[in-house]
Amino acid sequence: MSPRSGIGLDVVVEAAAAIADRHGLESVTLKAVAAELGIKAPSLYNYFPGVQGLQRELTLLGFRVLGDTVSEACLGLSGDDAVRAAGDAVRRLAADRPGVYLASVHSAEQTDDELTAAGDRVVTIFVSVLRGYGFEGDEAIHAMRVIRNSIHGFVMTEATHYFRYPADVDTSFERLIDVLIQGLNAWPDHSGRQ
Amino acid sequence: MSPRSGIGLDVVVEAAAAIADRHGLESVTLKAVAAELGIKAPSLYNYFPGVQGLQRELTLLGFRVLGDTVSEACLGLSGDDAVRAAGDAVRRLAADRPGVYLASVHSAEQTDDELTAAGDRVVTIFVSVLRGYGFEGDEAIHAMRVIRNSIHGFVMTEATHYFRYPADVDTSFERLIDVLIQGLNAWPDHSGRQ
DNA sequence: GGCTGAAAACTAATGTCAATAGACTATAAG
DNA sequence: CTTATAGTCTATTGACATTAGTTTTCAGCC
Repeated sequence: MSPRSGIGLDVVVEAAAAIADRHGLESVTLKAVAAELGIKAPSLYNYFPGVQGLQRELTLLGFRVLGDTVSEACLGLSGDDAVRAAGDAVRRLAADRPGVYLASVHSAEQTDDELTAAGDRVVTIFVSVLRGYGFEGDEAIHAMRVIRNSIHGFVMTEATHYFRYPADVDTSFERLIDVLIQGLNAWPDHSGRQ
Repeated sequence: MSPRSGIGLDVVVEAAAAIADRHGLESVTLKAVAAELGIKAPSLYNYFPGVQGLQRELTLLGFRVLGDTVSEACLGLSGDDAVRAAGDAVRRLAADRPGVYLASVHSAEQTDDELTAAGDRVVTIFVSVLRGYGFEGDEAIHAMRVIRNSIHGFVMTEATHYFRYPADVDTSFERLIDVLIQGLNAWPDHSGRQ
């Protein structure tokens, strides 16, 4: 197909993701990524248009991995079990691959079809996790936003700050999931429950 | 007091915060801040030791403003009313001053006494908001973490991503607060309730 | 009122990174 | 074997952070 068949976009992005996981997103420079691959920085412009393009690829990877992680963790589960599994999966992902997880947030302004589709897939997966609760119409979106962003906020803080208080973080997370499950089972707007 | 009485650290930090609010945290460069003040970049080293020092000052401002905002919003309130007021206050702050709000998160590695104290103050304020629920010991910390980070995750997403779905974001936030209040009133670990 | 010293500004120079332009090279396809 | 091209390189420019060294301004004191 290609003369001098190159490294491959996925290899480049994986190298960037590895740097992000090890040293933080701010350490993902073109120079560092190129060095990781044994080439020089300008060569990377063959794979994406500059550092913004790389960030976009990382965001796509983040969405992909997040979606895969949650959907696999929830296979064969429904209702409270599914929510619990999803929460644990997200938290574990953020611990194992903090760079990849944070990359799915970091970007913001840029919007193209592929990025939108990847984001929508994650939304769809989270909505599906909540299928067992029988939400209808917009309530499904509201519930998804509540669950996803609550978990996200906790996990984000854990990934960046690290909680500094003596109280056990695992227990705090359990409490969060318990509160969310309680909320789903007694959803504030009762029109959404069958 | 000072010969050639300068601009003042607070003025410099406010200028940086204004840029962060208008154009995003990534636009806060020494060059941009200096230009905003009508001086040249190296002059800023008289106020803090480089760009990391400026980020630290912004984080401190973020903690201060967040603490003030929440504590003022909750004056004279307790229980569910206080939680609702705190949530609205955080969300409004993130909408009005996104740069300042995000600055309170952005930093991570650096830890000094002043930074720790400012962070602890915010924690204390959030714990105090929940005083009415009668949590004891670590449960107060768990509850604080659940409430604060749930709200933070939602507000963060709103400040960066902007929710892209038709469902009304105000309603989603109401649902979040409703779920949290429900959870506080039926706290999962019953040992914490009187 | 004129020194003096320090704070606060400046200019100049260096280093890192992103980005562009243009040359070189290896290889797949004919 | 030829050729087109993807993939790499070197060289250069520009933005930013940083350091060094210089100049300016002003409060306090003689």
